[in-house]
Amino acid sequence: MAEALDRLDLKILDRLQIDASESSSEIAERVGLSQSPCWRRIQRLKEEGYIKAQVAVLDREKFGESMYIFAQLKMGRLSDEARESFIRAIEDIPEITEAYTLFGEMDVMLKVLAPSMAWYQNFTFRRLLRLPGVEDIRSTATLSEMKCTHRLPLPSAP
Amino acid sequence: MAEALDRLDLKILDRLQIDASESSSEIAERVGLSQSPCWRRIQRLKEEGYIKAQVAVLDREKFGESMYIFAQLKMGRLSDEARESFIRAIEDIPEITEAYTLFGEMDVMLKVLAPSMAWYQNFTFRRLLRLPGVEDIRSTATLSEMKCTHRLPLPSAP
DNA sequence: TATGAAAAGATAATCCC
DNA sequence: GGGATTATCTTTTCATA
Repeated sequence: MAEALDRLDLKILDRLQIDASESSSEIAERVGLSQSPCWRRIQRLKEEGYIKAQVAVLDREKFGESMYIFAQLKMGRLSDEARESFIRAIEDIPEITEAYTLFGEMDVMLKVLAPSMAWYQNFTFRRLLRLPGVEDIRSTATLSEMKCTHRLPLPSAP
Repeated sequence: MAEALDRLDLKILDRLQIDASESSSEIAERVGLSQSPCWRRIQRLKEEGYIKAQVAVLDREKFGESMYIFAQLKMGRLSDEARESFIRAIEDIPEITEAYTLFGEMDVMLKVLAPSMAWYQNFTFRRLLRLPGVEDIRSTATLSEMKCTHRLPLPSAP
C-alpha cells in the first residue's frame, strides 16, 4: 500500500518537519518542483501516514519554571488487563510526555515534565507508585536542556 | 514585554499543539470567538514567542526499524570552549534528538534514535566517546514506545 | 503516469466599527 | 472583540508530454 519514497518526497518531509507553516509553493521552490505536484505529494504523504500530524511547538520556558525528569520504573508481573490499565493511566497524565518499555533491569522509562521538585516528589508517591505494577522508581532530574527536537534524521538531510 | 495569558489564549495554544492545521475560524469556533480576534491572538502568541514553530510530526515506524536509546554520559572537566564545541557537536548529530545536563552522577543524558544495535555500538565508539570531555557512557535501550508527545500540559487542558 | 497552468474555493490578513 | 472586505493560498480541474 505504501510505495517507496523518492528523494523529493524526503526533501519535502524534511522541510515540513522543520517548518510546516510554509506554503506548498515555497516548499515546491525549495525542493525544485512546481506548486501543484508538490501539493499532491504532500497529500499523498499524509494519506499514506508518513505525516501523522501538524502541531505547534510551544516554548515551555514561557510557562514558568519546569524541568524534565526521567523516571525508571521497576514493574512486577502484570496481567493483560493491568498492563492496559497502566498504559491508559500513562496516557491520561499530561505531565508524562514520553513512556518506553526497556531492556534490562528497570522495565519502563518515563519522561516527566515537572513544575518543581516538590511537585515531583508528590507525583511519585501519589501517582506513579499507585499505578498498577509499579514496585520501584529511580529518578534522574535534568538541569538544563541542550537540545530537544522531534525531527527525524532522513536520508536527504545533512 | 509578555503579558499574562488568559483562558482563551491557553485554549488556543492547546488546540494548536494538538492540531495546527485547523483554520483560524475552526479554532475560533472551538474556543468561542470569531475569526479575526482569534487570528490576532494567534499572531500575538507567535510574536511573543509562546509558539516557537509549527512542524509536521512524521511516523518514524514508516522509515524502517529504529529504536530510541538513552545514553548517560560521564563528563570530565571542560573549558568553556570545549563545552561549546560539545554542544555544537550534539546539535550537528541528527540522531541525537534530545540532550540534557543532569543532577547527580552522570552529567549528560542523550536520547538517540538508533537504526539498529549495530549502528549504535559503532556510534558510541566512533562518535560519542570522541566528543570533548566524554569519559564514560551508560546506555539504556528501549523496546517499544507507549507514549510520545510534545504537548505541554496547560492549565486549560484536561 | 506525472507535470504544469489556470480556475474555483477557502483561508489568512487587513480594514473599520 | 466583531463584521466585512481584500489578498493570498489551497484545492480542483483540465490540458500536455
